[in-house]
Amino acid sequence: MDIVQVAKRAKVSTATVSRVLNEFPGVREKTVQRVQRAIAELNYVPNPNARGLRARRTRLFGLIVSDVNNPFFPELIDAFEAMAAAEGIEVIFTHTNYDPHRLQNCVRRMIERSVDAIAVMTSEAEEEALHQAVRAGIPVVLMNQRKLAGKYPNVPVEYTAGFREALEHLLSLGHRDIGFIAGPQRLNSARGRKDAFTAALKSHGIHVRSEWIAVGDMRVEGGRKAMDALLAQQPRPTAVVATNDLMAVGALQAAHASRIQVPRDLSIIGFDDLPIASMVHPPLSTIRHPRREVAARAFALLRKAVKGEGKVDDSPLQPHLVIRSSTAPPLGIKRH
Amino acid sequence: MDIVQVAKRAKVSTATVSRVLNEFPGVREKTVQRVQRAIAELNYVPNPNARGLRARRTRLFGLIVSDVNNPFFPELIDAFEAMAAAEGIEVIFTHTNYDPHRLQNCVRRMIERSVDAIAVMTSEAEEEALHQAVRAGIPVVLMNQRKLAGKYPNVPVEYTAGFREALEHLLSLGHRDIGFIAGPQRLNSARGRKDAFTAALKSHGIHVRSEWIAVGDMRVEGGRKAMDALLAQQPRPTAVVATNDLMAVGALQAAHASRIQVPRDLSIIGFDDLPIASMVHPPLSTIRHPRREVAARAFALLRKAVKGEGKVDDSPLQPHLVIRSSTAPPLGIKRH
DNA sequence: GCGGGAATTGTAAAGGATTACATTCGACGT
DNA sequence: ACGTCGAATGTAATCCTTTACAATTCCCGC
Repeated sequence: MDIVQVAKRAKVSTATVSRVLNEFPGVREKTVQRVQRAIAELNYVPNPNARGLRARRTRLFGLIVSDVNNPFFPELIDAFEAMAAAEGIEVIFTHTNYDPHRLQNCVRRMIERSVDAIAVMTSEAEEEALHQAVRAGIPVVLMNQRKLAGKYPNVPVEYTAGFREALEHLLSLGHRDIGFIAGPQRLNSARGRKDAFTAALKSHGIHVRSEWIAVGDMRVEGGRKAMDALLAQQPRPTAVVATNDLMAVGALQAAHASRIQVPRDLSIIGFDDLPIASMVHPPLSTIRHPRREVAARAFALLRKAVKGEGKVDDSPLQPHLVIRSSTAPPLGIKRH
Repeated sequence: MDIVQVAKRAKVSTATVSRVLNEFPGVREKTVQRVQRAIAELNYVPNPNARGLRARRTRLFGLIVSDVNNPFFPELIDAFEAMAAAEGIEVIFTHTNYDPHRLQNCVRRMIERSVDAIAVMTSEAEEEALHQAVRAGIPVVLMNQRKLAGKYPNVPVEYTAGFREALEHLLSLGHRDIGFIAGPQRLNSARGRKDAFTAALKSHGIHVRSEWIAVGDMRVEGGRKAMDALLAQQPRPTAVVATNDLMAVGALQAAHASRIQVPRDLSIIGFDDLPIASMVHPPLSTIRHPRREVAARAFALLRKAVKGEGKVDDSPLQPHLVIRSSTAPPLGIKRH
């Protein structure tokens, strides 16, 4: 069932059929109708390989993340893929497993498949690997990547807003002694979040006590240890904010283990709003990372880069606080 | 950088280069060497579109699951994708979101992209949708699907083995009163698991008490409610096995809420070994679904179907119990 | 050294779309 | 009625491999 059949049936040339398929301007409305009817009647579907071969446009997008197993990503992938599907674009996606060397590899694979564009969300985007794609004429957009933001289109997420909301929530509950579980400062995102948190503290005139900042490995285990460290402090904070939900969950466990009741004795706030956040006990108040929006924005940027059309809103995305049950007034303060 | 360049450089015809690329037999070893050197020197990569166009072989596999957001799948996807990458095969994957209608759509998209083969793991595989692919000459394999197992190659998972291990573990701890949280019986997998569980009970000569079988919706919330129902029973079981981890987590929460300590007052065992199983408190003993192996097996089946080569082990895969901390002897029985 | 069959290698068509360029159509002004 | 010009459509080259078939080379026994 090739384009020739359609052309015959519609009594036009293949060129015209192609023009209709690609929505080129300058085809008479009547002709468009005729061709579209023929397409429908024959149940014709263009061959993507032939298209890709000739037109260098494959309607294939690449998506690179650091880790499928990280519960942060499925929703991002889902959203990205849904947008793509709606436009007849297929997505091939790969993950680096946090290994910069593999990023190189991922990008190469995508170039070899001649994708039309690549979206990248990894903790450390390597300039050199990405440059490969640019050399091959493939647009790249970054998500949530501050370091290379100048060199590539980027979807920015403004952590500060989220932390400010979290802080204001805690303050309104009556907390003044607020700890933080940071991540390894070599990680871009961990550093960004810590900076945002301390900025939020300062903007409320709260002194940042370095002994109330513990460092974890971004995973549950690390959160547990970090929380143990915080609990050992004298005095200890009445509320703790964690860099991500995984560590917040660890913190929750550490509290449990020390027979400290959350939220009665201690409030905990996470960051990301992973599915797990609502599954633990008590359900975790957390700052929702707007990952669906990030994906949508990234997709829009790519589409723009490929088709060269349209404007894309480039205001930073704002995370927002989701209040569940891991926060309450500190002991000795009544709920209003 | 096309095949002609390579042919020139190696002083052979394009046909020979192609033969080398596709590892056809009947090319002199010396020639192979020469061509491969040329390929390497020119950094030549065959154009997948041209290949797909002429050879009808795209080195693209499709993977259809029911839900990316279900924490069960990332590991499966990861494993499948890793195997594919190792052979230069790319994977496009889609999800049905539990909607049979969308399965049709997924399959069509894959046919349109002319994938070489499709692997399917959804809760309800629709015969008609799959048949489309077969008509298009695309091999399909199923994972963990009993219903259509006769009509398509399938990777079987023998639930019974896992439940037997779980049961023996509980028995050895001293439990005799064992409840079960089932899933909706219209779901294939839920039914299979319940059957496997009751079979295991019977094989140990334990009477199946229907009032100790509660039904949940396969999610946390449903597990919580089901557990509440079980806790309302008089007498109540000392141990509960759940159809999946998500409901086991819900059960854990219900126990918490009723101030029942796990595992002291109640033992809980899940099924799947999701990442969350080790994150909750206490870490959940669970039956590990061998999903990496399932993916590997499915991939092997597909490769075989495409290349027509090799034998694939078709013995059923066995889930195994992973003992963590949600199981202990019932009250009144000493640990040995 | 040569005939002949097997083993290698080469030639050119085919695969299905896009697109540069050529052609035809249609409307309009005069 | 005709020339003109823009709009609409058509023709055929092109994208890059694979592969059927043809041509050549190799090797061996005689």
